[in-house]
Amino acid sequence: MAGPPLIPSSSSNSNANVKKDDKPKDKPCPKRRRKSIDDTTTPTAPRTSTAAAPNKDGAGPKVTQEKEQDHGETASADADAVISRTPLPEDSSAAATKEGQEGQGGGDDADGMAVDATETAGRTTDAEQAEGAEAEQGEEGQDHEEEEEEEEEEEEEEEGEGEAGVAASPPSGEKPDGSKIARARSAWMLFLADNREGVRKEHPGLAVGPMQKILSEMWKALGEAEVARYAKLAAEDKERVKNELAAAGLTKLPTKNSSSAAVAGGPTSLVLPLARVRKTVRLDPSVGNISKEGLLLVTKATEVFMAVLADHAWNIGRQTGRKSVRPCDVADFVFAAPEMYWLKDEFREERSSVKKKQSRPEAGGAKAAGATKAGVTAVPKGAKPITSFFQKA
DNA sequence: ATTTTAGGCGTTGACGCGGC
DNA sequence: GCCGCGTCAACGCCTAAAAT
Repeated sequence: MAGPPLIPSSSSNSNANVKKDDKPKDKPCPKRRRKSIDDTTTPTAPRTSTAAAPNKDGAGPKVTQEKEQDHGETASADADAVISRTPLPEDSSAAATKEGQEGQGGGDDADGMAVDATETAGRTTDAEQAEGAEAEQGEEGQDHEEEEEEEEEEEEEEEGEGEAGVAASPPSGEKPDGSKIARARSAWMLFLADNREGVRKEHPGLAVGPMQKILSEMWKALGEAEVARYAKLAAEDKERVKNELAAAGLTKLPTKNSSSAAVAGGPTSLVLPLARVRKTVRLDPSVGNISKEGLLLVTKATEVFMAVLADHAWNIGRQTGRKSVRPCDVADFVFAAPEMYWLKDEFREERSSVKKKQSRPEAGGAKAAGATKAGVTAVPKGAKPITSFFQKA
C-alpha cells in the first residue's frame, strides 16, 4: 500500500537490540528501501504488530462474497461489545495466519469482529483473566466464574502433558491453553536459568545488569559441549512449543502487543496493528499520548467503520456486477449516505472522475449509473482527497 | 537495566491470475 | 491485452523471553 510518507524517514535510528550482523549478507533481492513509518519509532512505542499482512492472510482490500452477511448490524453490535468489555489484544490466541483465516468461517476479518459479547466472554482466555480482570470486575463476575471453571477443567485435561524433555517447566508456569504458551527458550535463556542462582549466591545483592554481564562472560567462556547441550535443550523446548501449539489448534504463538493475534477464533481480536494505529494517532501534534484503552477503542472503532464502509461499497459494486470494491464504490456510498457527509470533501475528486467517465458513454458510465447519485463540486485548491491514497507513490 | 536468541512482522520485487 | 491484486521469498527491524 503506497501513499505519502506519514513520517519523515530517519535512518539514523539505531537499534541497540539488533545483533544480526553475523547474518548472511548476500542479497538475492535488490536493496530495499524501508518505509519511513517505523524508522521514527520512539523507544517506548512498540513496533510489534502481529496483524497478519493483509495481502497474506487473505484479508486484503478485495472484498469477497462473504461480505454478503449483515455487517451493518453486526458491526454496531460489536461496537457495543467492545465498549463494554474493552478486550485486550493479548487475549487473542494467535496471530492471524493464512491457514486460520482461510477457514473462511471466521476468515473474514469483518466477520471476526462481529461477535457478541456473550460469545466473546465464552472464549475468554487466561490472558484476559490476568490482564482484563481489574477492568472487568463487578460487571462480569458471573462470566469470570464460568471461565475459571473452564480453566480448571482445561488444566486437569492438560495435566500430564510432558515438556518434551526440557529440563524446566515453561517459565510462565501457565498451562498450554493457546494464549499462554511460553515461547521457546533459547540456549542462552536456558543457560541463564541454570546459572543465575549460582551467580546470585556468589555475588549477593548484585544488580541485574552487572549480573547479566557476568553471566554473559560465563556464556562466552562455555565449552562447546556445554553449548551443544543447551542448544539441544533449546531445540527440545522449541519442539515443546510446537506440540503445545498443535494441541491448542494454533499455528503461531500469540504476541503480547499483537492486535490481530487471533487465528483460532479470537473474536475479540483486532486486525489493525496497534502500534501503527498509535503512531497514526500521534501524527496529530495536538495528541500527546493515548492510553492503552483509548488505543484499543480507536482501533476497534476504525475497524468497525472500515467494515461498514467496505460492506456498503461492496454492495454498490455488486449492483454493477463487479466483485471487487473500487474507489468509486466507496465514493458513491459516501455521497449516498447522509451519515457520511463529513467525508464528502475527501471523496470529491474520486467522485469527479466517476462523473466524467459517466458523461462519456464509451467509458462505461452507463454501467455504473445506477450507483451514482450526488452532484459534484469543485475540489478545493490544495485539498488532498482521501482517494489520493489509492494511488501508488 | 542487561544479556542472547528465536521468531514475528513490514516491506519489497517478481510472478501469476483474474477482472475489466 | 492491460491492469491490479494476491502470494511468495528474502531481508531487516523489532519484540519477547528470564530475573530483580
